[in-house]
Amino acid sequence: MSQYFEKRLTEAGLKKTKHRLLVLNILNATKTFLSMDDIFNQAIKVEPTISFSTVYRILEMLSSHHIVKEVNVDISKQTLYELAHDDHTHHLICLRCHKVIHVEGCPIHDYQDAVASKHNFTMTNHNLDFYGYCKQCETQQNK
Amino acid sequence: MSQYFEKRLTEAGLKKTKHRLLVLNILNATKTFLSMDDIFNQAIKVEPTISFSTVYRILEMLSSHHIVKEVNVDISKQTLYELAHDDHTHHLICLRCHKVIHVEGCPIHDYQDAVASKHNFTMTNHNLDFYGYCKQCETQQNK
DNA sequence: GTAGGTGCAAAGAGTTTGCATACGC
DNA sequence: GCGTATGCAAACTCTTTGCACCTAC
Repeated sequence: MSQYFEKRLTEAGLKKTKHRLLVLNILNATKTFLSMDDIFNQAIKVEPTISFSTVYRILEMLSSHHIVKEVNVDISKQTLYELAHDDHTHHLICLRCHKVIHVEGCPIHDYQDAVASKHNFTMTNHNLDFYGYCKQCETQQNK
Repeated sequence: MSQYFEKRLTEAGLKKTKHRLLVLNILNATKTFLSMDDIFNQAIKVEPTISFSTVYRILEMLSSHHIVKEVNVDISKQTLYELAHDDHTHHLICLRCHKVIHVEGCPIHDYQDAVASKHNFTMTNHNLDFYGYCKQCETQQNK
C-alpha cells in the first residue's frame, strides 16, 4: 500500500518523506474520519519527534492535491480528514460511535440536473450525509 | 413578524428580550446563512450596547430550542445560522457570492429507507447541500 | 423580588505562521 | 548543494465561560 502512496506523491510532484507516508497510512488504516488530533496522536506513537505543525502542513498539502479530503460533518466542530476516493460515495454516520459507512452510488444525479436547471444554477458538487445509529449502537441504546 | 417570534419564545418558555427579538429579526431578514460575526455586526448597529457573548448565548439557546438551526457548510469554517424551518428543505449554495437558495422537496426519502435497511442503520436525518455557481456569478466569472 | 438575561473581560480550543535546522532529490 | 520539509514556539481566530449587574415576569 505504501508503494501506492509513494506513487501518488511522486505523481503530484511531492517529496516522499516518512512523515507523509505515515499520515497516509494512518488515514488508510482507519474506516472513520479522523481529526488533526487523532492523526497526530497516532503518528507520534510511530515517529515520536513528529510535530503537530508538520501533520497540519501535510494534511493541508495533501488536501490541495486532492489526495486527502477535508470533511465537515455534524459530529465534530473540527475539520476531519479522509483519503480521497475516486468514486463518488456518500456517508452513513453514526451519531453515537461516529463510525462512518461509505455508500456507493448516488441517487440524485438526475434530481441535481433538474434542480440546477430550474434555478439557473451551475452545479459543481454536492454533499449528502445521513445521520443516525448503526446496528450495534441502536441495540445498546435501548438497554 | 416580531409577534410570531414573541409567540415562539413564549412557547419555548423563554423571556422576550429585545436582544432575542433582534437576533431573530436579523436572521429572518436575510436569505443567506449568517455567522456569529455577521449577526453581531448587524445587531450592534441597532443596539450599540449588545455584547458578543450575548449574541453567542442567544444563538446557543435558540438552537437548543430548535428555533434556530446551526449549519456547517463548506463555504466557511465558522458555524453558520439560519432560522429553523418546519419544512424539510435542501440548499443550493453559491461558492462565489455565498447566496443560499432553499429547495423544497426531497428526492431521497425512498433511497434513504433502502440504504438504511441494507446497512442496518437507523436514520434520524440527513444533509444534502449542492455547491456551484448562481446565474449572476456564473456570468461574471466568464468575463 | 426572583430567576433568568446581559456586559465585560479573560480563558480555551483549534488552527495557522515565522524562522532556523534537517533532509530528499 | 539546493530547495523543500520539519520542529519549535508563538500568534491568531473563533468559541466559551465566570462573575457581577440588570431586566422581564
